Amino acid sequence: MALSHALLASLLVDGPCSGYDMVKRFDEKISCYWMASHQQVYKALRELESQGWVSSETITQTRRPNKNIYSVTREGTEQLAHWVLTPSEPTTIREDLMIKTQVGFLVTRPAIIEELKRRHGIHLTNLEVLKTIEQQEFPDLPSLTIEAKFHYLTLRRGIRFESDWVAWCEEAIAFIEAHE
Amino acid sequence: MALSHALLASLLVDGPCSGYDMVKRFDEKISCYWMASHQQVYKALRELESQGWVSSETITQTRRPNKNIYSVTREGTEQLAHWVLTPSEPTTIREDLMIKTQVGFLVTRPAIIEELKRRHGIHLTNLEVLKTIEQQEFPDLPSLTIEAKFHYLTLRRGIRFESDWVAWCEEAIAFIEAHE
DNA sequence: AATGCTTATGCAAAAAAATGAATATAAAAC
DNA sequence: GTTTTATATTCATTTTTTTGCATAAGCATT
Repeated sequence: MALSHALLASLLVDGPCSGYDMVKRFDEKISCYWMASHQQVYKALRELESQGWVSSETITQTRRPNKNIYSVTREGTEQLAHWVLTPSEPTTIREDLMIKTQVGFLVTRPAIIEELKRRHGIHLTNLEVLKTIEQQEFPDLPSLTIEAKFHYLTLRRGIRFESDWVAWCEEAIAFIEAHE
Repeated sequence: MALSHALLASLLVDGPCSGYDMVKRFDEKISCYWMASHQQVYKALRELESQGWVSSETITQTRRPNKNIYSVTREGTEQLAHWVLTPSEPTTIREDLMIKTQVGFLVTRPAIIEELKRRHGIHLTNLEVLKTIEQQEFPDLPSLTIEAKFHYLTLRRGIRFESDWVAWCEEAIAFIEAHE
């Protein structure tokens, strides 16, 4: 179950937090390579605690609902390190847009081009956000700690991923428009 | 449910086939952007038939078990075309290796580099297969039918995807090796 | 002759993910 | 002054995916 490992990793790298905060970290999805709903996150954190991989402390608040702050335990860190050492296969690809592209000839060309342009816009926006982070948070690479360097690499993956989508969308739109 | 649409698309583009053949198409995963087990495929095909989106013909065989050949119906084609027109969001990213990269500092550098090299090899192999297909099946782009052009675009997506992984792995390995 | 691979399909259970609904308070916006 | 947004968590249901098991016969290998 990689969700629990994603939670452990976040608690370790970004520090202890509540379920609510964790959901926000996931939603911001900046350099986050796992998606999860708040129901999943809360459930997984409770399970991790019952396993002893995280511990929680209840913060009593008067103005806000009480919250549970979760931290990784020593055992949780060990388990995470152990999991890092196990090989992982590439994620199975499940991409709606590719199925739609395969049968794009079923609809009008303007319709498919509109959808490609929409996707182009989404990825372009994502890319700009990531590039801004790269410039602001990683101006001097050699001076980074090893932790920050690994974080940088995941950001680079995101930048490449979004750039690649942007480039493909442009290629696809031009190719379809050039037909006939 | 995009699996059913992936099945419809395959039956339409690559022609009618049995569940067994469909599983093979999925396993070969060349220009296939959806993963599914045989249990899923057989079940989804039965459901599609009860919906009337595909029809099946039982082929009685003496030397082999009987098989059901599925074909897309007119209604199935219409439904598929309709689905193509609905916008789709980018697939949620769930990538083990990125979580592992985030906490790569927990293990030795040789260990993480070994894993990155392993992944590099996987994507390089995939890339070579796809590039071979590109050269063999798409030597003269302008002469392609519109159906083949859309197929080509999905192949291009695959080539970009694998190239991008290869490039990131190389960047990551060099970056980690250069540390300190 | 025994072993494993390919063809061909199915059931059942468990795990994971998505969806819908609910509670409760306070601050901010309209 | 009412609506919306933000904080903070939980339960329940459905869908989707994964994993394990089962059948059955021919073909090729050892």
